[in-house]
Amino acid sequence: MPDDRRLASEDRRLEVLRAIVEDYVETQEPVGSRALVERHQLGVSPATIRNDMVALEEEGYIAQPHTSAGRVPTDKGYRLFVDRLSQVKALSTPERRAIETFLAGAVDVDDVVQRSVKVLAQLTNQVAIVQYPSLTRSTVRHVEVVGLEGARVLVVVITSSGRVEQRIVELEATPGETLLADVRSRIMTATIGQRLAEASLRLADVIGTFAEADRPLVTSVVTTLTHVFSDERSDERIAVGGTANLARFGRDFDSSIRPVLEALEEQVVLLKLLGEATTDPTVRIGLETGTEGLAGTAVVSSAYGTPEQALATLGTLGPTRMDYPGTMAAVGAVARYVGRQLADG
Amino acid sequence: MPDDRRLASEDRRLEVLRAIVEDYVETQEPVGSRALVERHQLGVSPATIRNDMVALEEEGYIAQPHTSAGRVPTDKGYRLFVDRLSQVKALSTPERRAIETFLAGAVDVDDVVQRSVKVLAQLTNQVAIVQYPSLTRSTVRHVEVVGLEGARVLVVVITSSGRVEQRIVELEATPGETLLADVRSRIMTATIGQRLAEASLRLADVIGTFAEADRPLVTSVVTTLTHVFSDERSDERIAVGGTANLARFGRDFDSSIRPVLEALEEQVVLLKLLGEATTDPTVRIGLETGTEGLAGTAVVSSAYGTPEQALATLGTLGPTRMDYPGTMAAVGAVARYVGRQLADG
DNA sequence: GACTGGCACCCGGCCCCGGCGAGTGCCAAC
DNA sequence: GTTGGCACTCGCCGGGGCCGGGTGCCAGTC
Repeated sequence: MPDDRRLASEDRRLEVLRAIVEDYVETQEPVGSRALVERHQLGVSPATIRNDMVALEEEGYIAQPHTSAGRVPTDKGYRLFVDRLSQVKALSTPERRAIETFLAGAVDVDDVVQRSVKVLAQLTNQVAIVQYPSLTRSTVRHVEVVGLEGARVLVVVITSSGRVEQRIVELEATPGETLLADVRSRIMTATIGQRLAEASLRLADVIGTFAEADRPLVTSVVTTLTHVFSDERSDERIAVGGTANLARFGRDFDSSIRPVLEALEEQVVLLKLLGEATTDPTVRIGLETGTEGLAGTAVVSSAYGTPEQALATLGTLGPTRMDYPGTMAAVGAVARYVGRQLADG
Repeated sequence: MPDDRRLASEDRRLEVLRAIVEDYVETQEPVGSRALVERHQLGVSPATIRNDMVALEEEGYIAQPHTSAGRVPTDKGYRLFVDRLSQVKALSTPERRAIETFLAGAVDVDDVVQRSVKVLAQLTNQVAIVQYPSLTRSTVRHVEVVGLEGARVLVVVITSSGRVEQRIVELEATPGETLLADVRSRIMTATIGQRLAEASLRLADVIGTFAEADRPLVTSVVTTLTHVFSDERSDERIAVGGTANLARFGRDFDSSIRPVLEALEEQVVLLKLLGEATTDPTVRIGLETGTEGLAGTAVVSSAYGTPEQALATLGTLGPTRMDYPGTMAAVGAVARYVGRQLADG
């Protein structure tokens, strides 16, 4: 039964890869064949492992830093490990409890974000990145249009994520109370419950429902609202924490840590790192982050939000040599709790 | 005339100290007597310098990293340098221009802060720290009290620094329009133009001027306002940038950079670092920062705001071995421009 | 054909050593 | 008070040798 044999040895090879990844993550040193058989119950001799290793090396899953040194996983190796070899580790109950109670104390959206950055960083011992709940992905909960003294009008928007945005609009002439009330109610009916992008579109139609004379006022207000709805700046707000954990990186500062610190100051880069929203934790390894200078680092990210609608993304950044199962568990858990927290608040 | 002689040699000693600081800042290497006479017109021989050096060393201004190495300034040496030996360097016009135009593009308070962190970091090649304009130190520009649908009231405060804060108050019963208008106008007259702390006090008196029946409503609104006025959280908001410049620090990461990164994540520590407000740039060297783990670093900070009232503080953090005159000039200039910018906006 | 033990070999890390050079401290002289 | 001279100290650098972990290959066994 050669096929069976083939399969069995194929299996062992993967087992070897897993062992290499695990040991390397733990010891941070190239792992040799002897150490491997000693630490894991592989049931074969070092020589056999060596044969497996050359195979793994030919396939590009592992590499030697220099001749006659142990093996180190390549990015491709980590990839395979993450995809097929690791099973998600459940968080310990104390850890869950910690997240829960720590987040529960938050007083508003900003606080939730702040706190989640902190837990994430602490839990994973890595750099934590949390995007503020996106305006554009949430829905309109409340709109307020209020006359101030003079020809000024205050416009307030409250979104489903709990964010409050307000603008003051300067008008040509002082509007009447009834007109304002009318504007407000029509805007409300048109937009409440809508996603912000959708709401922007609906707003355009509202203008037409008013008498010609009132158009200038209405247009001003609507334009302002549209700006708020499509304001991308708040989409870009991101909190970063745990940078001190970068100490765990390589030894040589300039080549490995500096570019990371630089990336962490660029909103654009951060957004790219967090990447597209998926509800389950996603892992991006090395070049997969799409960012030069981030070789040697990996990003674990996950969307968070209500069951129906993702609000934004959060995640961690660390060396490729990280505890993937643990990190993925932590990121997933925090994302879940944050989503719940925002849904309640 | 022995006194004259004494003075002259005293002067040269200080000159030597200055030379040492300047050379060390530039080369980052212990400076020896020969190099000193070659690079500066001291008009004496290396041997003489050596004698001065032992004197300076005895007084604690310089030290040798090891026997038979050049000298390095001590914190005390830097202190003397900053206090008596350096003259403030004027910024170059391109630099001024850069600050000006870059800050001019800001659209709101947050943006001003964000941008000033960036310029400061770029200008000084250090870590920049900017505190958001303090709520409590600014004055009330506008207060708005608006009934929403149901028994809810929206309270908005606009401060002299351009910050806008709003709260929603849930009441027992729906208040009448006229009452609300009354509340608003009395609050306005009591608080407009007042410093927030002062405004809080005045608010308390407002309650008494209303009829017994209206007190619950008024009290709710006033309490909320008081919270806004004395909200310390926004006082603690701080922006940090240029952390990548930490690369210029020492070589060994864990002992020198890690504690700094840690400090930069602690609001409390940051606030302590920025320290008490003074209009001219202040320098804190090594232990003077009052923060353990920040040996080897110095902080240059300055208050910013309107001529009458400081709003908050900003500054930079870098190695003690920094270009003090240049940094002080940059910090001072940015502080001035930011103050002006906020006064206008 | 897969696995194993044995063996030669490779190579980085460590230690020791000697030489070099920068820099000091001291002294005698001006 | 200043200077030139001189002996001395010490860190740094490069070379050489040893050590040990780790590999690759091969011949033998199941």
